[in-house]
Amino acid sequence: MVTDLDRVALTRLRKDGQRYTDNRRQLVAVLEEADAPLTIPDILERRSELAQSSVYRNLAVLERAGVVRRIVTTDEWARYELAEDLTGHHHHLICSACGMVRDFTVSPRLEHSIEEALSRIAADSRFQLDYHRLDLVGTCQTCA
Amino acid sequence: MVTDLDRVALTRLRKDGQRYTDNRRQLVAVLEEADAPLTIPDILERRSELAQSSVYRNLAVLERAGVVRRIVTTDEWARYELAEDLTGHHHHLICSACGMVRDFTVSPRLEHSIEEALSRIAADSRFQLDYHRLDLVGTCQTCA
DNA sequence: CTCAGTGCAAAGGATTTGCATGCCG
DNA sequence: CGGCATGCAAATCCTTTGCACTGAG
Repeated sequence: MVTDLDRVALTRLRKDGQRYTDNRRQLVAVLEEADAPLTIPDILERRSELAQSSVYRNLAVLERAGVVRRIVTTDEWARYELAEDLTGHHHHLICSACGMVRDFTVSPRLEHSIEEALSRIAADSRFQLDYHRLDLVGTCQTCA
Repeated sequence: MVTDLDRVALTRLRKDGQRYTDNRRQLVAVLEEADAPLTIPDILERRSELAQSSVYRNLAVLERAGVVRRIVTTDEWARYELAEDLTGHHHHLICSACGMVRDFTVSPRLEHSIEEALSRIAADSRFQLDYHRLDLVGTCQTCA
């Protein structure tokens, strides 16, 4: 598993003319361990040996290489997760009170309908579709 | 039209113990004129008589009163639009290159399926659902 | 008079960048 | 050796806040 992920990460970074350094490996590892997108403070907490500036810089590199994805929710922190093709397509449950994010999926049937509709809309608007995001925003049980 | 909107805004602000001042009226007006969510720089450009700090403060007041909605896309600026119950439920086409946002809607049929699925998911997760967002992220014609 | 609203300027806080050093290739 | 990666600290930039002033009720 980890080995596979590492190999993919290495390949994608190489193709982008980038190295797969220890710091970057740590970032991939910490994101894999997590079961939800992480903020930079989250990451620094879990890997205190990493320097903040390197985390920012390396996440940007990993994002450009298509290894991680940066997501914005409703609060002031960006969050990072592994790219969808490494983890599977999913959506986010976002608590607007505490910022908590949890993953969820919808039925393949509904997902297919959505994809189809969005493809049509993108085409009509001459828009090059990268991905869609379907998020559910509300209040989690703890904050309610 | 404008009168109706003003009346609704006034009512909602009153209920929140707030006044509907000239500055706030300007904000509602500028958001109504626009056909897409605006950033604060956008607003200041269109209404140069407004002070930046007042814009931030009043948008926060209008948001709390349920007159406007703050949205985050993928870039560093928050954007504001009129609350959905004033304009109708819609979604956003987001250009990740230039930040451009355009509104779109999907068929009521699909919208209904989505709502239903999300309600079930929220209930299962004991999550209090406020709203969902279905955005399409990609590259616009100009940036492609 | 009182107190919310306003505008200016300064402060906050997440993110970015400059620069000297370390290290992979 | 050469150049990218790193880490510290300083700078950036959107956003928030302090404060004195104004105006509505």
